[in-house]
Amino acid sequence: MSSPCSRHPHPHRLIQQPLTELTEKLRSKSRKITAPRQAILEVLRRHQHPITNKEIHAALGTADCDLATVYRNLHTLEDMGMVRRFDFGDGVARFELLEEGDDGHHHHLVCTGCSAVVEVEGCFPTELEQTLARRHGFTRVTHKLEFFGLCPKCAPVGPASP
Amino acid sequence: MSSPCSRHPHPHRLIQQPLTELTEKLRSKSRKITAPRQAILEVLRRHQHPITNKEIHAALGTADCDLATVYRNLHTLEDMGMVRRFDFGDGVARFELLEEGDDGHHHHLVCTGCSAVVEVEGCFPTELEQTLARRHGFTRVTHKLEFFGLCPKCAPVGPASP
DNA sequence: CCATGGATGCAATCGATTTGCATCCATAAA
DNA sequence: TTTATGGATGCAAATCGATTGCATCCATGG
Repeated sequence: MSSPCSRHPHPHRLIQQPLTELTEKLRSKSRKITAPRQAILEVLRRHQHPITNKEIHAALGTADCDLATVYRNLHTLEDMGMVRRFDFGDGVARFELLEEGDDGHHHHLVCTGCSAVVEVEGCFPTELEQTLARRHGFTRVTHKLEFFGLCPKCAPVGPASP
Repeated sequence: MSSPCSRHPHPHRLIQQPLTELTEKLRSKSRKITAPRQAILEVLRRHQHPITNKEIHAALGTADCDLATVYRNLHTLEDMGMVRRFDFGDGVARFELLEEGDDGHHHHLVCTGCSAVVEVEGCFPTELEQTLARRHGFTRVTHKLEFFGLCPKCAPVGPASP
């Protein structure tokens, strides 16, 4: 759950956006500013890595609401472009709050041992994507990319590893 | 389900491996050569793109067996390194039979409209992967990468699209 | 203050996948 | 060929993440 690395600068991911700005965005699209919704946004603001619906629900504390409400709100926020959904391949959706104007496109390096997550700066060649699109006549091509490995803490003991 | 493109050569994916060779591999690891297992391998041999458990089950025809058996066998085959699991992000696992010695690492371009699949030749820079590993102290780093877009058939009508 | 449509709680449902268990059978050994 | 035996299968129940129907609630505009 926590970053295994504190020696290197990582990309943004600390949401500076004040809650009021977020709720304002909701208001502008005629979405109601409800207690559960604010609480969920607060939880998202506090987390710099993708978190699951269940984790969000657990982190609500006092402002507890139904788990279904969490699911519904994350769909709403996703539709509004306020959060981005990530898939770490374990069958559970994870979300990150987005900064204003950020489409959230980036990737992660996930530890298969302890689930530690590192945000990966930059993306890989968009050219390849466009080449692909052209070659196969596809349009609106995007991609999903996540890295997996063993973090220092979970590294196998003994001799050097591959 | 079918490739939208027949103008360009696509990477392998036509399993030449005879069934006997496959069953031999099973035998060598003291796995039993059962009817369901052979039938499942036959289905996999016939498909050049990743297919789901359900699709495999449906394609069994005469050699029908329980869906749970299909699930169990795909786990077994995956553990033995005979098939590779792919995740297109729709919550359904897909599998491809692997050639002898092939680790199956490659990617796909999937149509979000009709689910047509194109196998993507080559992989993207392994350097980036190693840089990442080094930078964050991770070991055994791999990645999952899939492309998504709209195939020619599903392309939106009208003016040029982005 | 009122009306109203979006939001929520709760329970039921869904789809993919897994699992417990009794039975079956492929395979190696006698 | 017969036997014993551990893996494999069928069937049903159970998990798990996620969705949804519905009655009620309440944030918001008028």
